Amino acid sequence: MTIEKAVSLLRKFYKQQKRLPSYQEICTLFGYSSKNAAVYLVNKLIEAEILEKDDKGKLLPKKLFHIPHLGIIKAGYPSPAESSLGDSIDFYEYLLDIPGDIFSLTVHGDSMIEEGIHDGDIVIVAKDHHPRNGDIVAALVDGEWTVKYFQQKNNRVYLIPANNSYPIIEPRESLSIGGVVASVIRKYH
Amino acid sequence: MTIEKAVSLLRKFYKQQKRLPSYQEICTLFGYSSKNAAVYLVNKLIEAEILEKDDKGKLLPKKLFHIPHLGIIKAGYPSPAESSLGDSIDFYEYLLDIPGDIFSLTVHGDSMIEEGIHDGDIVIVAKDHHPRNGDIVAALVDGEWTVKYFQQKNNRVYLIPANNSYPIIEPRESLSIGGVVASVIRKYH
DNA sequence: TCATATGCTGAACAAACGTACAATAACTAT
DNA sequence: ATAGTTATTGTACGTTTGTTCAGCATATGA
Repeated sequence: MTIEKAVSLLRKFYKQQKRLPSYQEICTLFGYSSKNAAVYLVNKLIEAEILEKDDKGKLLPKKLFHIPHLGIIKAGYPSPAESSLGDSIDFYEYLLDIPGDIFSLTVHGDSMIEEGIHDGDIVIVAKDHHPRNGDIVAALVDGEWTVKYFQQKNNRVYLIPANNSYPIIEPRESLSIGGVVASVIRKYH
Repeated sequence: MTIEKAVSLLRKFYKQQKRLPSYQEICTLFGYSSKNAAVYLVNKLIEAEILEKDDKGKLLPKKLFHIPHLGIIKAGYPSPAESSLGDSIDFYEYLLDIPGDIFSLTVHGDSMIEEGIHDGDIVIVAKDHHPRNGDIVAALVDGEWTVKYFQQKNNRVYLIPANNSYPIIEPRESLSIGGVVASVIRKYH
């Protein structure tokens, strides 16, 4: 049983069950007939930093789902993927480490295209009703939702698109800030 | 103990421990002195679809980390957040449901800006060495990494930027396709 | 060829775990 | 006021869990 195969099986189990298997379940999963074989394997995985044990001795994933981050590349001209090789990122933590309540929206249209928010992108919004100038906000203007830059001047609020062909919005009746856009997620295919 | 507070405490525990607490740990966590109080609470959470039990009776998160998806909004002009309210997304599944090996890169520069890939964005790349025309690829050109559109014509490969001020790259010596960009992730602040 | 490390089997055990049942306190609705 | 539901306590029990020890077969290296 190689580490690679073990990682693959553990990922599969974790994705289905949303938890790590017990030693007994590892036996079933890996075809062992002795629990101690599982203990042996787990120790190797702990050494490899795939798994770890918490203070109570319970098993938990360490880098099981980390994605190797190959570094920074210039999209302008080719450049060496700057160092930091061997690093890895837990995207769940990376993305959702946002304080407070969050919700998401799918964006349609191209009014924020110069900000790199395209049709079909999902934005993650942190509920925060006191945005600062320049923040990208999800706002409820006159009863309808929109995503725009937030700008406050002389006690008046302007919602500014990132696309010249759209007008700046000045809320007439009511304005409710849903929150500040914390992340943008795009998926291809 | 309200459901909201329970969810918040469970999320905190799960983030730290990467697993759900046992009934005993729920007692400590919620200040109960009887395990049965924990059972009671858990049953409510199962009814609310926050948690669920698998076929073996083990507790696992169902919608504990789902982010409410408020629907589709027009970024052009304000429009009603089209239905689908009450829906929710598991972003871990959403993002990383990519077959095969993946790795990530941080992009510098603005050569893909018209594709909405900005300086500082992270791209998730699926290792796939046979991209189709139009795919965004991470490629190793003459020993250095770059992110560009992939275009193959008459047996020649072109790497095309999404920015007019940059030239089309024709690999001279060698070209190695690292993979196809599957997602783009941006984080503000 | 012999010693050692590696990978696994099998069994034993205390602690922790989930489940169940009976009882009580607090809140709601009528 | 009273009946019923909701929220919690306390206890008991069989099962599963992680751990440990002894042993054996197969590779590995000197």
